[in-house]
Formats: sequence, structure tokens, C-alpha cells
Amino acid sequence: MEKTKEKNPHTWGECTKSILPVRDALEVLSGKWKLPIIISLMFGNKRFSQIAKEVPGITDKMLSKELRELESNDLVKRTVYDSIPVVVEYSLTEYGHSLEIVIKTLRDWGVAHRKRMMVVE
Amino acid sequence: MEKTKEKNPHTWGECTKSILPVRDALEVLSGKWKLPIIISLMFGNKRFSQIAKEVPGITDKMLSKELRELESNDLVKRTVYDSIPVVVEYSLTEYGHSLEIVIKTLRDWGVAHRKRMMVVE
DNA sequence: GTAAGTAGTATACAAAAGGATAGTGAGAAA
DNA sequence: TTTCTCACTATCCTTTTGTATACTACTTAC
Repeated sequence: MEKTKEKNPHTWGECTKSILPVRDALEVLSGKWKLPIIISLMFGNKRFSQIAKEVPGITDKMLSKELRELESNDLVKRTVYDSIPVVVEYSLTEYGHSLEIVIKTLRDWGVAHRKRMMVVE
Repeated sequence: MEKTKEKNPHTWGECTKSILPVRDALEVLSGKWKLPIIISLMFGNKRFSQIAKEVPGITDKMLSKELRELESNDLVKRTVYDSIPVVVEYSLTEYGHSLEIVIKTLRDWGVAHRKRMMVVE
């Protein structure tokens, strides 16, 4: 164990120092659906079925599950209006909005990646 | 189907236009290990067992599998030196380095997230 | 009276991701 | 001579993720 440190005294600490926060972020954002849902809410508050329409391919079960997780991480807020019929509105919290820059960076990379794939394949 | 467009003519197109590239990016970077492995290689070329030591918790099986996927996506390069014993070196391709900004953004958010969690909990 | 929209839940299942453990075959070090 | 390192592979297992389908209870529109 000491051997690693001796061989790469600089790298080892720097490396885990970078890995751990990225891992924290991944834990909250992991999976196929959380970021797409957040993106959909970045364009305005939405009701359950509206999100379901805007996130291509998601099922009710997944949407319900992911919204619950996002809510418990304080990224999304759920508001119930007791009108008739009852309406439930989802919105991004301020904290949720702090992901905007992450999403923008990821989207830019994704655009470049798609371009590249089309050239190669 | 037309109804959705009528209700949110602006949102619908903008929204999927953002979701699709993010989804492309997620497909290549998905899972618990790919970004940590890339981070470890951002700090220099490494051999298999060195990466295994620097990415906390990864098993040989996962490392092997993820490296193969990263290689097939042209993010990582595998070089075999036929010395004795044989040495295999992994490095980031130029394309792999294009993820640096994505990782930096994600890491910054992760640092803030960890701080926030410690205050709340 | 039947369908559609409201926001989901229940159940069953399949597929993918990840973990634990062991083994390979070579050289090199004790 | 037994162990160690190197770069993996193989097998089995559990957990997570995702899909499909059906269902609730209420209201409005046709």
C-alpha cells in the first residue's frame, strides 16, 4: 500500500481528491432518466403527464420513482393544488437550477460526440 | 400528440433538442466506473494494476470490462509493450482529453454538493 | 354511457450492472 | 520452492434498473 504512494506520490492524492466528488455527483444523478427529467423542468414547471410526454421513452413507474428520488435530494419540488381534479406540479428548486451548467457542459460534449460518431460510422 | 405541441410549442422542441445529446453523452459515460477511470488516466498513463489501486473499490472484472468499452469508444488507448513480463499501458486519447471540462464541471458541482450535504445532515 | 385526462400504484418479469471469489501462465524475488 | 506480481478471465450470485400491463378513483367531454 505504501508502495503506491512511493511510486506516485503526487498522483495518488490528487487523483482520489478528484474522484470522490465526481462520485458524489454521480450518486445523485445516476441512471438513464434523472438528467432528462431535470432538463425538461429547466424549461418550466410541469405536471406529471407533461414530463412523461417530454422525456422520450420513460414509463410512469420510472418517472414516479425518479421524481421521488430527485425530491428527496432537494433538486425537485412537488406542489399539490387541491383543485378538481387534483393537479400536481413539479418544479426545480434553486439547488436543482445549480445543475444548469453541468447539463450545458454535458450537452455540448454530447453534440460534439454525436457529430463525431456520424463521421466515423 | 399534436396537442402537446399546441400547448407547449416552444418547450417541446427545445426540450428534446437538449435531452438527446445529453443522452448520447450518458450512454458513453454511464455507470459507476467510467468517469473515475478517466480521471485516473488524466493524471498520467497507467498500467492495469495501477488504475485498480487508484480507483477505490473497483474489481478487476469491472476494470477490465470498462476499459474495453472506453477503448471501443476511442476514449482510451491500450498499448502493449512486449517486454518480459508483458506490460500494458492505458492512456487517454485526444478525444478522451476532451472530457476534461465535463469532469471539471461535475467535480465542482460534486464538491459543492458534499459541502451542502454535510451542513444539512 | 363511454372515452379520455388527472396522478399515480401494483404486480410480474427481463435485462443489465455490479460484487465475490477463484484461477491462469508466465517470470521474478524470498 | 513457495510466493509474488502482472494482466487479466471465468463463474456464480445479488442488486439495480427497466418494461409491460393492468388498475385505482375522480371529472369532464362527446
